[in-house]
Amino acid sequence: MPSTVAERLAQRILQDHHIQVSPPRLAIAAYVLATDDHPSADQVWERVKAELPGVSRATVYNTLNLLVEKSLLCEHVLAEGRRVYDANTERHHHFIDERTGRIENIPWGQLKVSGLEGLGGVKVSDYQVVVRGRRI
Amino acid sequence: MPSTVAERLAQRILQDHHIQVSPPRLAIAAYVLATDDHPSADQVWERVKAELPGVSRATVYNTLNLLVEKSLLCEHVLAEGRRVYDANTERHHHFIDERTGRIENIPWGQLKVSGLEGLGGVKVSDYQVVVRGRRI
DNA sequence: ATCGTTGCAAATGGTTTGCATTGGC
DNA sequence: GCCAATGCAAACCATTTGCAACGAT
Repeated sequence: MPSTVAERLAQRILQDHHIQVSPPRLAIAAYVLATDDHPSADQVWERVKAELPGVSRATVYNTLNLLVEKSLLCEHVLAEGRRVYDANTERHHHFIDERTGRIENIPWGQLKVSGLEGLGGVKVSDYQVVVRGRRI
Repeated sequence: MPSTVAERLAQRILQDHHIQVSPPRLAIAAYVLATDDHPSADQVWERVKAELPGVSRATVYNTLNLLVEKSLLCEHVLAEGRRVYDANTERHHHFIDERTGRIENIPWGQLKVSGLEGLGGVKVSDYQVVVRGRRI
C-alpha cells in the first residue's frame, strides 16, 4: 500500500479537521488539496477514478462539498457554469486564459485595487480582480 | 395598443440591429435593455409572462442569446451558477450584495487596478473587480 | 410560398438526493 | 450494533434543441 506524500498529508489534514478518513476521501483530498489546477468536480472524478476505479460521482461531489464546508477548499464560479475548486484558501486574484480556459491564481500582493473606500454605503467583505487574456 | 417608452426604444434598437421584431422579442428587450437589475433568464421570463402570458421559456432563452450575440447585452457568471444579463455593455466592475444576492454595477472609473503590467507572459484583454459585501 | 419565429416537449449536462448496502468504531 | 460513508439510480434545475405549427413579408 504505497502511500504518497500527498496522501499522507491529506490524511493528516482530514484528521485534523475531524473528517473521517476513507479511501475515496483520501484519494480526492490528496489530489485536490495538492494541485494548482482549478479542477471541476468532474475533472476530480476522472482523476480519482484512475486510482480508485470504483468511486461514484456522487461521492466525489459530496466530498468536495464537505471540504468546502470545512473551509479546506474554495469554490469559484468564474466562467460559464464552471464550478471550480481551489485549494488556495488565502485571498488571491484570478487569471483566466481565454484560449484554454485554464484558471490561474494571481498572488494577492501582485495587484492593488484603489477606490474601494469611495464606494458609498457598502461594507466590503471581500473583493478580487478577475483578469482575462492569453498567455504568450 | 399602449406602447411604453421602453417598448418604443426597444423596437428602435432591434430594428437598428436588423433583428426582426415580434411581440415576445419586444417585451423581452423592453425589459432587459432598460433595467438596472441583473436578471437571470428565468427572472426575465417571469417578468415577461406578466405582460405576455403565452411566452415560452425557450423563446426567452433564445432571445437573450440573440441579444448577447448582437452585443446588445452582456452575460456574466458571477456567483452560484447564476447566469445573469446586463444591459450595460461598457466596461464596469461589479458589487454583489451578500445578503440579497443583488448585483450592482460599479462605474469603471471608480476603481483602479494597478500591477497588471507586472503580470509576466500574459496579454490582458479584459479585467474587472468583483466586490462582495453588504449595503448599509 | 418561403423563411424566420414560436411553443411545446424532450434532451442535455451538471449537481443533488434517496435508499439500501457496507464498513469502522 | 450503530452511525457514517458509499454506490447506484433517480430526481433536479437551468439551459438547449428538435420539430411541427404559425405569421410576416
